Amino acid sequence: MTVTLADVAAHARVSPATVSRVLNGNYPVAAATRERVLRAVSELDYVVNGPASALAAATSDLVGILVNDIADPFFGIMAGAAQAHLNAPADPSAPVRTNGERLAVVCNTGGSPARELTYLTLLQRQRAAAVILTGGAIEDDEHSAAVAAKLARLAEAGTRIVLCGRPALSGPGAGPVHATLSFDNRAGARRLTEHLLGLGHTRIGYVAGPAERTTTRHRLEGHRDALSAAGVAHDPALVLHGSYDRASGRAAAAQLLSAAPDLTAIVAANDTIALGVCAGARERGLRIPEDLSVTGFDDLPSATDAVPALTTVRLPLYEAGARAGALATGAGVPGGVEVVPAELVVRGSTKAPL
Amino acid sequence: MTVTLADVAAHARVSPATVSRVLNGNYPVAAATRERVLRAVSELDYVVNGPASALAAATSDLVGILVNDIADPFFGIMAGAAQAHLNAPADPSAPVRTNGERLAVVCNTGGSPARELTYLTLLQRQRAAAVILTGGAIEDDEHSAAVAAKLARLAEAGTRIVLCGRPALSGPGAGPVHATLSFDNRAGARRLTEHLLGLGHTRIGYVAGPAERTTTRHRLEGHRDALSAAGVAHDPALVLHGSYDRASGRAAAAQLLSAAPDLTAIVAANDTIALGVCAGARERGLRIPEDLSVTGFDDLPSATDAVPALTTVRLPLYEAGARAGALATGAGVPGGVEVVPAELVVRGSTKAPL
DNA sequence: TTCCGCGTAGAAAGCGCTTTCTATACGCTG
DNA sequence: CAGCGTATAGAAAGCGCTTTCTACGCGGAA
Repeated sequence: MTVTLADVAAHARVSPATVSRVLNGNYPVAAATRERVLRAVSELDYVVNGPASALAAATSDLVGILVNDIADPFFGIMAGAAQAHLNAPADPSAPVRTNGERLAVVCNTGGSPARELTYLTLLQRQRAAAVILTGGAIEDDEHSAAVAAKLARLAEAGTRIVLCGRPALSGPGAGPVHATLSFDNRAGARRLTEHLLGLGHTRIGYVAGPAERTTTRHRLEGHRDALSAAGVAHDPALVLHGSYDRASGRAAAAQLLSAAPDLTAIVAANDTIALGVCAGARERGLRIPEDLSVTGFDDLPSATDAVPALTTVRLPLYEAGARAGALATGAGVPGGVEVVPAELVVRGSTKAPL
Repeated sequence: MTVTLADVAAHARVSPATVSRVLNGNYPVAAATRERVLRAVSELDYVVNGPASALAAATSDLVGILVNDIADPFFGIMAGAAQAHLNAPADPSAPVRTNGERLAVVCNTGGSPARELTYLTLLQRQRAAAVILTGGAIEDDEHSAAVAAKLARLAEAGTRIVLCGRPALSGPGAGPVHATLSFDNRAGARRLTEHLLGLGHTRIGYVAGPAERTTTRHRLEGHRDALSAAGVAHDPALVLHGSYDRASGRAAAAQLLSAAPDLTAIVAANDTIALGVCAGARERGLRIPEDLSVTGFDDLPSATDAVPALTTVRLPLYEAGARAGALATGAGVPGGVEVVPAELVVRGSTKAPL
């Protein structure tokens, strides 16, 4: 039925061991022999049996990328970049690169703690080579402990763990993590609000993400830090929590603007929410930025092209994803934590209040 | 080191065969024995070794979802839906559902033919249970033949093939395909242009996607069909090809509007391009829809929330993805082709020309 | 010439699981 | 009570690959 390594060996008149060695290139094989084997491989159109290989070698070429929402470009960009950089760069000198190729798999948790654990188990079952966890973590002691335990078991079995856009684990949980790319959400958020304060805004609304996410908390803290540093009283009534989507921003804008019509600016927890806020504000007849300044976060492609273009905080998502891919294949020092900078980008959606 | 099935068997004082049977539930096991085994499983925190299981059973629980661009919500929505519907519905009666859970993996081809084939090989290597190919296919005889050959080999090895948003394969290549969900791009595009013609537009620009994609071609054909049915001459100079992104739409709008300032409407090949077209038109001082009508395609979330909301064609992406997930697990009749309807949605971005 | 070392290839023992085939112990029927 | 079907559990043979250990042949050192 399907061609096996033994078939190739028979065809090339060598032993299975030799075929394996040619394919994996980790043992000297005479040039003539290698040539013969490679010819047999292509003549028979042989494809390695992944499970068998994984079983015998006790490792696999699977890399899992966990994302909170696959329909959100924030994750799509990171996942795509990671995936692109996981496949080892093409090496023209090797005619058959069976090794080095990794199967990057994107797993969509939908933000559900249970599914996050389920996927980790599935990856553990597959003896994944690496796991990349992207985006904010859920702040729940029980869940955090469960994840830390899972990661420990994964690491024990040789799976490399990389966090991307998620704060470094501290304490005993940090052990199994190979590398962390943490986004400087706090500093970015602070700069954004400082920009608004500098423009003269003092009545500033805030549309936050889901309450239990680290990303949400850090961005909000940065905002508050800026306010208190400037001596502006923080009004909890001006902060609304919702999900990281457009509809949430639109609804929050409506609510915020009717409760506090004197707002001159609204800070959104990310670009998608910000675009929703813009839509909501326009429905109330407000012009942006003349009547209301709006800011986003992340600098997704849609932020650049919106009208007016969003003042936001640029997070180098592609670069971070690419780096995460590299780290997952072994780059970097074990236990390293790299802070990804968050850069203020001022565009048309902010202006001094009238 | 790691707990194996034999360890569980020893702990439960039964044979490995019995443990396997309890876990897979495909053979009668006495209630008391099952109980003992399950306790041992949880006490030892046992996790099946996927590769070993896949090797012995000659099947795996991996399902590959190939997408052209993971950062595009068009694909993200379908992939997320498919993934959500691939995991068998939770069955409370079974305490340990080791089976039924599938590892849905999203593979990002980036639109590259080579990567499409690479991923198919990787999935073949893993002996994937199913492969879902989403989005338009690339129209190139050589590549089509290569893909068809790969699919044939995959099907031979028991992998189920599902096409989602891609035209049904015809001729000998259709054999291995289990099911096809084809989007009615042509009819949708025709209705859209008919809507514009009905409003009185006759000078209509068209911003198409990449030339070599089936989706691009079908949508453009629908547009032309509507024009010729209405007796409106088709001007090839009004059609521009680009990629399926915002920047492309913006650039195309600029080019189209300076070359043909008398245009009263621009049809974009999808919503993302349409938003770019809107941005480009505004930069030239045009109001939408008063000075220029713009239409999209797909009805992504951003189309609803844009200002003005886009007139577009709704494609039930979530439902299609969900259905593809179900088909990948065996639903539907082999060889079936289901046409996914494309429904015209009229919103604020279109209006009769002044 | 003899012996050792090196380069290369084969033999064979698993990796951890599934599954067929076989064995045992019942509880029936006649 | 003999004989048999049924329900349940174990033994053991692989699944296709990797890898250690072993073997062979040849060139150079002694």
